[in-house]
Amino acid sequence: MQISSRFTLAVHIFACIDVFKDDYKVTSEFLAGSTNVNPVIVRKILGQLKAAGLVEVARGSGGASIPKPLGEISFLDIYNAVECIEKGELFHFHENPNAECPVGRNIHVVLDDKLMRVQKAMEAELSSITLEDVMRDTRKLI
Amino acid sequence: MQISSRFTLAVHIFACIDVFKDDYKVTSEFLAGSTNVNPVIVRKILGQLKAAGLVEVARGSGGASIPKPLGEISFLDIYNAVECIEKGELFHFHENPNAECPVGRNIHVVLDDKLMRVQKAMEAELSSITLEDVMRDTRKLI
DNA sequence: TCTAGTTGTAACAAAGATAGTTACAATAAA
DNA sequence: TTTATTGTAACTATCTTTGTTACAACTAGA
Repeated sequence: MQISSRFTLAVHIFACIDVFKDDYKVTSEFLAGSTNVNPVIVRKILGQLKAAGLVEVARGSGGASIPKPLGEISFLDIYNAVECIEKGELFHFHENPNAECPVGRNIHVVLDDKLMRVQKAMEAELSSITLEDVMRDTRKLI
Repeated sequence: MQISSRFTLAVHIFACIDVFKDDYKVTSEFLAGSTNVNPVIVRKILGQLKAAGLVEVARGSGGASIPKPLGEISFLDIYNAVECIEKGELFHFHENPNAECPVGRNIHVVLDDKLMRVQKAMEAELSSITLEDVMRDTRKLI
């Protein structure tokens, strides 16, 4: 299963806010135009980012802004904000292995630390990349 | 989104085959009993593992076996076998960013290498764990 | 050769997630 | 007061996952 496009969408939204902040009011309609997704979807994602303290959204008057330095917002922050993973576990375990089987009884405890290692490796890489990196590369191309 | 339980299920199946190989014919029915999932689901996963050359399944007479050393089957091998990810990409990109927007035009190329770094970090950790590790820990507990 | 047990696969259903859409009350600035 | 915008509800369509029944194809052993 793939990680939902909400993640790339959220990064795109941040990039738009930063690039256009001085020249436009960056509304959900504006962002919908750049991302080519429905403005309601944009507002939902903005709501998740706002709940995580990563953006500010002006109710009524409209427009989104980024309340902290780009270098302090990592991909992991964004991932955690938009990718509402159950109990924070990347791997979905099959629910009821048979406890009367010596394998079924132990499979969970045997795998848990190994799956966590994989998840932590992924999260470590996510946290090593920030919006500052994204904007540096974006401005090079614009 | 979580990684499908097919992955933990597949590892469970391997563990069963290895533990019970000398005492039982390990059929899909047998594996369904230990994992507590439907035998057809087990057969589908066995089919994917077989296609990847990770198990052998005896048609007709029944029973699954592992045709190579446990140390040579990594979590990444199993992941790739059962987690049919579109074009091998972990991240789902939003489809049609607006090419007339300087951000929309460049977001894909800016993000691609960064998302690949995350995916590679995860795959590297997956490939560092083998069924040998799983069976060592399992046998300790049995 | 016949039988019993098993695999491979099709067809379908239920549940959950994703993504899109319309609609509208609440809000804030001009 | 008007206008633009946000936040959210309600609904839909599509896709994926998982479960289920059914059955043809297959193999070993009686």
